[in-house]
Amino acid sequence: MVTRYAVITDAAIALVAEQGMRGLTHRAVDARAGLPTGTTSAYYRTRKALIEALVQRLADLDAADLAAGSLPSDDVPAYPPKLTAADLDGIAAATGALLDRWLTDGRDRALARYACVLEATHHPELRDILGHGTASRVQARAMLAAAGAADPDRAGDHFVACVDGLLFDRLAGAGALTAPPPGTPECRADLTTAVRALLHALTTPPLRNQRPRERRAARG
Amino acid sequence: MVTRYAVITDAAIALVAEQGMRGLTHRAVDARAGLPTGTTSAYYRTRKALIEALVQRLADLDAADLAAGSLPSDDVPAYPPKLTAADLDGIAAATGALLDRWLTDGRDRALARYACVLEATHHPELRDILGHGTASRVQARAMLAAAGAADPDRAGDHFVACVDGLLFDRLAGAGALTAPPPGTPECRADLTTAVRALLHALTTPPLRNQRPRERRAARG
DNA sequence: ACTCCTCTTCTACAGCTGTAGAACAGGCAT
DNA sequence: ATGCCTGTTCTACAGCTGTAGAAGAGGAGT
Repeated sequence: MVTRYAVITDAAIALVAEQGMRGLTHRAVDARAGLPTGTTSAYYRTRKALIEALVQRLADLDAADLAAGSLPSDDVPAYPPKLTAADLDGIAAATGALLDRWLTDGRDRALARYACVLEATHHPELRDILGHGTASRVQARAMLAAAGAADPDRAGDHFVACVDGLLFDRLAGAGALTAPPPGTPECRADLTTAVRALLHALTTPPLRNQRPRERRAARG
Repeated sequence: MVTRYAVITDAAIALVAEQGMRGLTHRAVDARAGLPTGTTSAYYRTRKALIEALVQRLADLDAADLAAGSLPSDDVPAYPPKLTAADLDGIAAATGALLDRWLTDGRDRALARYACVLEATHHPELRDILGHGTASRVQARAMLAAAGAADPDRAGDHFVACVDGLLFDRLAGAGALTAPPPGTPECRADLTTAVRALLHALTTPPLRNQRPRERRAARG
């Protein structure tokens, strides 16, 4: 049995994805979920409570996916101590496929998430609930450390920011028009290309402009 | 003299940055701009018209900045036919500094823009007005072509998506907490590092996994 | 049976929002 | 001055939103 909380918050996510935060009202959620008017208002008296529940639901869904390995923030496996270039290519392909799923099956959740992140700008308490990609961030840092990045923490943050940017661009930006349509092999290939470039860049510092000493260190 | 249209739309941008799209109401704009109640409603009868004016104003401001070279989408100069690695580093530094300005002086505009891009998901007509980063996209493609990228069009799109992602992460995401604070040299340096990695990645295809023939071609 | 408790549904209401139109003011041309 | 026109300010009002509380329904325990 699906709890009523889940029904309500899932409807809220769909609503936000379709109409933005402005469409999120108690009555609209009732209608969208097919529940009698007043239900959402009874469960979440204030609008703030409703939004927090929505954000919590997003976090819970991510956690569930992470556990199930189906549509997590990053379902790359635990890393061997040293990642080879071939490993990185594999990770890039997995990430590309993952992004493509966020663009198709996970589209509503992805859109709702971006709306909530933006909302968190003026409502800091949301940020705590969102935990904002903590899991994927930690994982990215670990991966880049295993791949021998010079500054894995910073590089990990750059990586997730750029990957988020790729996703956002396809979801809402101009990429939605110019890039190959989501759900196609071309889309996955294009995303994989981008992620692979990112990974190689973040693990291999540009040699040409390093002074000899640094260059030797980077190679070692 | 500043036209009333500008006063209204600028107030609207500030409002959206502070409170999100939900805060954008005719009366709130009046109050924010210090105009008598009803003014905004007289200038833009419907809310849709108001939003479109807001988006148009964003586009106009960008165009003005582009012309003045002060805070444009990308104020990198016209490129010489062949870009060297040192040129790329210069572009990275300029882009890092530019992003830092978007985080400080241009913060409201950047936040309002992201809100509008998200809004454009359900209101396609906004996308046309936004032109959504067309200028910077074109410029990125030209730059990557000059730098000898294999597929400059796709690489250009990846580049702007990632740079937008870096910006969004600092503005609204977790980067706002973990990264060095905007306006500092550290922030600029960190962003420059990320952009430099991006540029080198997108212009230099990863050699290790290419077959010898491609490798030779890429080098030439 | 009755009571109590939780969950659910319905209704009320004050305040806000979108939109329209009336009233007003100043300047220009006749 | 008179009339007209553009730009401004004020007011009206229907509909929606957030929030609260009353009314109802069913089940568990006595």
